[in-house]
Amino acid sequence: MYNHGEIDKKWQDKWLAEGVFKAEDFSEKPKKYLLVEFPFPSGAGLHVGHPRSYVALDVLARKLRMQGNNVLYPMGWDAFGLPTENYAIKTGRPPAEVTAENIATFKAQIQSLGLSFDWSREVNSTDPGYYKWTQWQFLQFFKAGLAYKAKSVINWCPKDKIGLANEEAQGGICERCGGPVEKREKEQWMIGITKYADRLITDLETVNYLPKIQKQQEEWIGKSEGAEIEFSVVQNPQILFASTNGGKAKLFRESFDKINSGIAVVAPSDLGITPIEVEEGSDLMENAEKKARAYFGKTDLPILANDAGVEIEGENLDPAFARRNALVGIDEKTLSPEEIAQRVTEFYSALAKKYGGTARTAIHTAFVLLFPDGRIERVSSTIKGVLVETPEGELDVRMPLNNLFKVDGSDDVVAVDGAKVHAAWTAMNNSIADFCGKKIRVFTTRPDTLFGVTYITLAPEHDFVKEIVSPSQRSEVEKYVATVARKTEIERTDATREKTGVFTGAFAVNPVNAERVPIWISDYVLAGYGTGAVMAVPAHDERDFEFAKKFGLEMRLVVAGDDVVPFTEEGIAVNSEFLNGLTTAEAKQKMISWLEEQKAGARKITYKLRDWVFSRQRYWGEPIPLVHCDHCAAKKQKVLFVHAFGSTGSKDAIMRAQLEALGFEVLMPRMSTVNEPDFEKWMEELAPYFEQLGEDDIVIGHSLGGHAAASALLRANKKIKALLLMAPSLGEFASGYWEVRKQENPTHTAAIDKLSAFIARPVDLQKVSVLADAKEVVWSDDDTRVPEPTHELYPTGWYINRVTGQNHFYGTAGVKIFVEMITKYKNTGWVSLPDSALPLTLPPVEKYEPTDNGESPLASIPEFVNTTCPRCGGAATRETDTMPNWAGSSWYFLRYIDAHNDKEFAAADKLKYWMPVDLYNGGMEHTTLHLLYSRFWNKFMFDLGFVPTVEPYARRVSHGLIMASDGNKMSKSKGNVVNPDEIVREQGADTLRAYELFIGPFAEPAPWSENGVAGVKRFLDRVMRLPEKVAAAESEEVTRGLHKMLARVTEDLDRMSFNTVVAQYMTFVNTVYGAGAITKDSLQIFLRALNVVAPHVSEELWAQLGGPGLVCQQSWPQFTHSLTLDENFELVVQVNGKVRDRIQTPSGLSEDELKKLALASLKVQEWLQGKEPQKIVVIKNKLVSIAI
RNA sequence: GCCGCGGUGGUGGAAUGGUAUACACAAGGGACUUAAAAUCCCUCGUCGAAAGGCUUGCGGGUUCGAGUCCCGCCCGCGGCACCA
Repeated sequence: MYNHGEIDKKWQDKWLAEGVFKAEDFSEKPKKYLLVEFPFPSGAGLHVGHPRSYVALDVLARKLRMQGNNVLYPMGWDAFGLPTENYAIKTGRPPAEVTAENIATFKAQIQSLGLSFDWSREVNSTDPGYYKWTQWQFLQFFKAGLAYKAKSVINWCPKDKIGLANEEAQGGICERCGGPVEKREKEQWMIGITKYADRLITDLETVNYLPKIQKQQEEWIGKSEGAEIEFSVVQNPQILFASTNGGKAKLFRESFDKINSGIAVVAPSDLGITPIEVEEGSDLMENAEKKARAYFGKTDLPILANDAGVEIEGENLDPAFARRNALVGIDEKTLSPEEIAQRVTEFYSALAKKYGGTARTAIHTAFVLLFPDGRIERVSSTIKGVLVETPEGELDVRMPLNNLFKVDGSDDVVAVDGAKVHAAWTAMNNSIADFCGKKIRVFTTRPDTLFGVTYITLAPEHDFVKEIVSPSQRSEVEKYVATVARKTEIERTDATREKTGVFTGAFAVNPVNAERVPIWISDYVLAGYGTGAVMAVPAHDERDFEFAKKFGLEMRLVVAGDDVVPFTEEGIAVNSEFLNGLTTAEAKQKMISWLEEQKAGARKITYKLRDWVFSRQRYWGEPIPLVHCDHCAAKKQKVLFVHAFGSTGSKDAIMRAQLEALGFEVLMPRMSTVNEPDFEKWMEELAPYFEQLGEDDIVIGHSLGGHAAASALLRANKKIKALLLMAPSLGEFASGYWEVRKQENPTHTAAIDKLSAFIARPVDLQKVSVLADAKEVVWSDDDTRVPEPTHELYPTGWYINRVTGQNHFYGTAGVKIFVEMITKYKNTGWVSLPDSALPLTLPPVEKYEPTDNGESPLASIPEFVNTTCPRCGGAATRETDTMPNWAGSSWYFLRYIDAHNDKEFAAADKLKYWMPVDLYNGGMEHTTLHLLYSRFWNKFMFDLGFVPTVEPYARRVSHGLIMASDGNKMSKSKGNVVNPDEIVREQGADTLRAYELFIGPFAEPAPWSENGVAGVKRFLDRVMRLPEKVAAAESEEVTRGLHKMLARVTEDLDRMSFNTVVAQYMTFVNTVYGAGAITKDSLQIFLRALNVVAPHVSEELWAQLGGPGLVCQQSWPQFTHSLTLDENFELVVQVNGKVRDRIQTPSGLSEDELKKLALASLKVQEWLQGKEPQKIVVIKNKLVSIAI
């Protein structure tokens, strides 16, 4: 038994003193960056599970060094977190103090293992010098608009009055008191990781991750392709047609050639109603005029209106109105009022004809045309209505509505008296405008089953629930919503539970067949996924099936398959009109195209990944370096709108009204050079407006105005909050219209350079939003074409948003999107601390417990909370939430590269030298969160130009857990934890190292075994006695054994098969003992190979044998291929696949010679019994296989 | 339920489609010793006295040859889970 205690210490001190494991920045040698997850230094100290990964990568690090690489293998501490905080709550000791102690313990323990870490780069996430940069990086997210505050659910223990982390609320039970945990909404900081969802998936192709890790990442992000489909909402007609006389009437329902969202065909005559006569001055006409007048003076163009909506310059402010016009074939721009009236009449007449009806004179529609000079034309004079005879009765066909009317479960509506119907009719007409904007969007991965939809379900949390619920259903719906809110997480996500839900009283119109289907709410719909609404196809979805069964809802088979119901697989479409006969894949495509043509839906990709909840109401974390300033929040921001040549007329008025309502001050200068563009003059006229702008203000430029705005901004050299370019025609036009015109600089590249120059740093614009026309080519600043941009963040910080179906002179949809985008830049009152104020350090507190209302303990320190606004100098309050543990660990690998830099988180040239991490090993438990967060973090820093690689880790592998000898997980509570200290003390560091490698395949879990440790120890003792066997000569067996061992060890290390590496060493040592002698040279070669696993033992023997320097600084031993083979080998001869003979044969014989040898074998002759072999297969140096 | 991984001696495990059970543990026997520890040697999948047969969860298939590849099951582990 060797004296391991003395030897271990001696060599560890020596390595440290000589700095042999220091990584050298910018060395000429090839760099290799190996990384293990930095541990949380718990009070319990190191546990045998920790070193498994450290030792394994240490072996690789040592080998790579011996192979001439410049290796960075660092270690640090992920020291923020709950266990320390809970300990502090219990004992009242400051977490910083406890952390320092724990780190000291951990470090001593880790250092006792002889790991070749470069301790000069040690980092500690709780060190203000470290978290200064965590905070600084958080501010980059904030400044890019990627960090935002939003309501989010937290686990709340009502008894302890404290918010719990997910791991403290497992199974819906509070870890502290054992009571049930509730969900509670709280404003939390969120980080927009979902914006990177797609890149986080696609970039996986560029890295080498263990397949299961890659798979888990992909599934966590959860991309699904399908369609988003719009269903118009209609209320139950019962509300409109309240019964008074009890009589019944039929409603005729038909989907006229599948017109988009349907036509309402009601039968007032059947209801006992006289068709409504609309005279000038009547309600309908009054409404139309009122609507038109609302826009008077705000546009230079004629305004067309009816009581349902307004249209200016061919842009429909009301999609229903537009649809009607499309239906009737009206183009207001080209038709005169008389012609319009004519068209409408013709349309109704055609309808009448189609359904065998007769036209009847009645005024059904009112239009007005209001001209800029105040002249008004009323277009409603006489339009013929239609009376239709049908098998179901006589019908009066009215103007197409957005609605279909049908009473639950039947085609009946209830008759009412004339006056009430009139009122209802008016109300209904009025409501069209209200309803037309109300569309329920659903996400589906099976658009091919759209014909099978029999109801719609919303998540109870859906925004629309309150708006669409019918009065009669209100109380029931509210009751249900409340019940759901009270449910715990487990209750809600238990899929085996019986489905629950209630009907809202509202209906939705299926765009594909104009059918009205009921809208329900149910908690089986997840609010956070897709749109929070589902189109239910009970015949082809398990969940919808259960729900429909329970509530007696219709099921409709639209995919032919097995006889099982529900049939959820793919098949052939049936009962689906234009999809019939298509396979599921084909039907999906066809349906999506159809939806896109009809503008009723679109191809859509949805992700499971949610934004990252970044707030913790805790003490022991990085303080979030933001203050809230009421004064800054209240400050009016200016929005400067720079027009193109022509004014955008009516849109201005709408945009202005909406922005002003949101509290912005709007500037819309009219240029004198509108019709004869003169760039310099334009700049001159714009200058005073830009002069007024401050850093909170926003500039919008439309078309050429975008380029003018950008140029004016550059000239004014102003810092503003955001520049939004609306349809700037980036592709053809980016160098500015002016340059193109002068033919000076027509190429895209130069154009883009120009554009990016102003977008980028001089005006400090993180945010340039581009709203592009549908067919416009959009280029990003690296001169690559941006594929199908839509709400994406691109490298310079541009948000590009493509508006489909809009022309260059943006329509109302464009206004809507722009108002949304501008709203994003509205001051929230959250102001970031200047870099000079970082780090914002944790103040000392007395109590570490969260406050009664769930705020962090920081909230109870007035000196911390109350501060001044760094922006306006007024009174402000600090954010008291702290960051999650994942923050510091999202970038620690960057800090190792330049651990002591106090100017930046790491110097660019050093990052460029060391990144990416060549090999990153960690536990499977970190595959989803940590790995995803840090990849995202790195990507964002890459986008800002701070790190050199898109992906932080070139390769990721993981190790299995070390289990206790009883087969359970090691845990304090089970009392089965093995402490590495004890092993190191009693059997030496090398024993622990070698055993952890030998225990089993690195990636698999393995049970700890005391006996196994003893076996490894025995092996090392045998190694220590090898010098006794040193002789002048050795047998050939030993020499060949040495080379075989080297070949296999080298190969096994490359594939991280550490357990077999140790076995190879053992085999070799057994060979030496068997032979009884080894030369000094061979032993020294062996020690060089062994060093990576057993560094202490090998250094000691190396010194004993008088080798030069340190073994760990020798080169990795080479082997001679010819010596890895034995001189003779046992030729295996198989007959019909069974081994029949083994013949000692010299290595290297030819195939023919082997064949002859095999056939000559007596045993083989016996088995052949004179038969002629059918086939003979020869494998050199292995076997001969004979088939008869 | 879905996805991934695995199932080989008493145990941990080894095996680019080519001699299944390397290496180690445990067990048994022996040597050394007054004895113990340590060390060293031998045996060690299974049936069989042997020759030889059988054996990698089960059943098929491909192949001269299958632990390994393919199909269908069974079992275990890990992850996700009402994601439409």
